[in-house]
Amino acid sequence: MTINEIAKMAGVSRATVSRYLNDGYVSEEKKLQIKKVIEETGYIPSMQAQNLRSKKTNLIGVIIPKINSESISEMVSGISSVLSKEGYQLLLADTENNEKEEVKYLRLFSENQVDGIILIGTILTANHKKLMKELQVPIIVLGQKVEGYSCVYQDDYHAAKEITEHLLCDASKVGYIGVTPKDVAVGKQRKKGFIKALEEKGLKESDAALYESQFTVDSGYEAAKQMFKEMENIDSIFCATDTIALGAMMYLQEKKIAVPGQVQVIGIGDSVMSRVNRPQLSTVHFHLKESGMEAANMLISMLSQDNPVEKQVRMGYEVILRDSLRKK
Amino acid sequence: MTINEIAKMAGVSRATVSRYLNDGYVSEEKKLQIKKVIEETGYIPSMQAQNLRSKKTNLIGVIIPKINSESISEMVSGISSVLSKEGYQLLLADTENNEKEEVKYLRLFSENQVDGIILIGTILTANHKKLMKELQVPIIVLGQKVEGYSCVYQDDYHAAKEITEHLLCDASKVGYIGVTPKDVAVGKQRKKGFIKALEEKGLKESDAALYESQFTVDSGYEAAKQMFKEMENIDSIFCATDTIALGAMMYLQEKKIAVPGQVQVIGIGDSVMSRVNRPQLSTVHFHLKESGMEAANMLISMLSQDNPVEKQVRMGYEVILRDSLRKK
DNA sequence: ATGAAAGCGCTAACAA
DNA sequence: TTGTTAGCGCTTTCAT
Repeated sequence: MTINEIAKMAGVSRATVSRYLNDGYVSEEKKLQIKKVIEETGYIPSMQAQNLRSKKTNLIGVIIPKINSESISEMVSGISSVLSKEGYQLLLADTENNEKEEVKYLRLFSENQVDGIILIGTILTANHKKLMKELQVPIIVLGQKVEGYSCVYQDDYHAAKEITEHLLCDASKVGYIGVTPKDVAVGKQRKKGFIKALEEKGLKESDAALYESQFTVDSGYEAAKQMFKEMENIDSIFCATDTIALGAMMYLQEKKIAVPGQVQVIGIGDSVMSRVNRPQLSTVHFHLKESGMEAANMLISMLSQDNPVEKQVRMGYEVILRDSLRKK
Repeated sequence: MTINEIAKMAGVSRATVSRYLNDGYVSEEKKLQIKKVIEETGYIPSMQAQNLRSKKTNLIGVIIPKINSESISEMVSGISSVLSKEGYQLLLADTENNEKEEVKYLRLFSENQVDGIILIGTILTANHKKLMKELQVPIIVLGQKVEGYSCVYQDDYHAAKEITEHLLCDASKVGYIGVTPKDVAVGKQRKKGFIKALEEKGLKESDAALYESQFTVDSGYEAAKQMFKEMENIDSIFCATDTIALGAMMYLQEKKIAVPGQVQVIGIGDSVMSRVNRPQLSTVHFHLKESGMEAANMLISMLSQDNPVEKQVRMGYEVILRDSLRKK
């Protein structure tokens, strides 16, 4: 079935059928004829031909570091819901934490096929930023604040600061398990918030025992082990993510160190696990699905503008105090 | 940049450039010229034009019920890794557990654009199957065994049976929390395996307290609550998924019912949570990422065959005995 | 309001 | 081995 056959069957030119499909600038009479034929034949226009002709694909490229992560899949879920409602489709690229793949897909997507890109960023190198400047396609960064680009991000700094304040209500020696500062949002900003809370209590960065971990339970476990091997009197631990916190708590449990009695722990992310675990983990809830929706909506609105203005959206958060804290 | 400009710059016809890009049936000399021009200009062929001309898109449609689920994102991760290695791209459709959306995407994908489809199924209605028969596009079902279609699925029956046998080593009154039998894999097969194990111990289905739940922690919690309200002496609970099991354990914890001392619990899925939780949950590990990879590989190999034979792949599993069981 | 015609960028059959 | 030619199915002027 092609537009030509439909045109012939309906007794009109293919231009008229095309108009019927698009602007709709067609007389009622012919509209009816065309409608009938299309319904009878079950005709569906070829996207390939439409794409070639109109230079639009209705495809949005979404680049993510890892799909099997609770927070990322939450964001993707939000993106997906908006996209499908607006008639766009989602082209997914999972880079498996490989920065080079990110650049590759950025290029691949933009050179061709997609109308816009959402990049869920972790580590954005100079390389990334340079490339992003060159792209002709609208792009939105999700999860990181990047100057010069439209983005939707979490208030990592204040979230970390605020939950740390609760931790410091009853702390004498504090441990910190974070991630690489190359990840500006999770590594740098959350640490900054943590330190700031420390300082407002009259403490210094050097008063805390600082450790770095990966984004896994096991790595959190190892970091805690290391911490307790090297330090004494730790009675409070800040973890940059729930996953790390759960790993740390596994270690504490194993060593029969009571939580929160002897050591209190906090995380960030409000994962399902943080609520299921006993004691329940105090954490910060981010609106990840909503962030994804926001990013998708922003992108779609950019698509219909000639000179879209750069926008930076910082999402709110909620501190969630649960049993892993001595004073709630 | 179009193939015409490249041809002109390299002093050859555009057909030669096309050959260079595809079969490579070009003299060394011209190859060099073309290569040079392409590198200088950074030319990338238009996928849209290629798609229209060749009726191939290198796109694989993946239809899933829900992206923010540990098991599903694990499978998608496997699919994605194979696809990107083989030069295909992944068009993702999240139906948000809406069966109508599933049919819509099945149609949308196949009518146009994609070279093949992977459907991660939960509930496959007659409607689905009828439509799938009509599609001209190769399709693989992942996670469910469906007669008449190529599929990759888990051995839900034996997995459930085997772990139940461990549960029955020291059980007097058994509870069962499953999901809707419309989900053949998780609802029906796992229940069948559970019942079979019961029968081999000389028990009947009616000897167990049967409950149904959704796929959430909260729903598992509620089912357990209901169970303990209505029944007495329950000392062992089979849960069709880890998530449900964790929910049930939350209830037990709340009621200060010792696990596994008073009540032992098992799940299926080997989620991260099952290992982090205390006591650690006994469960079954499925090779989900590998299943996704298998499905993607199957599909890709089908794409290059004229008359692909139907294949059904049943994946292996491992029973994982942990602390939630009295006898390991 | 409608149709004719041009052409998006590419591939493939055919001829040379 | 290479070039010529004819479209793939659609949208979009430009006339009418």
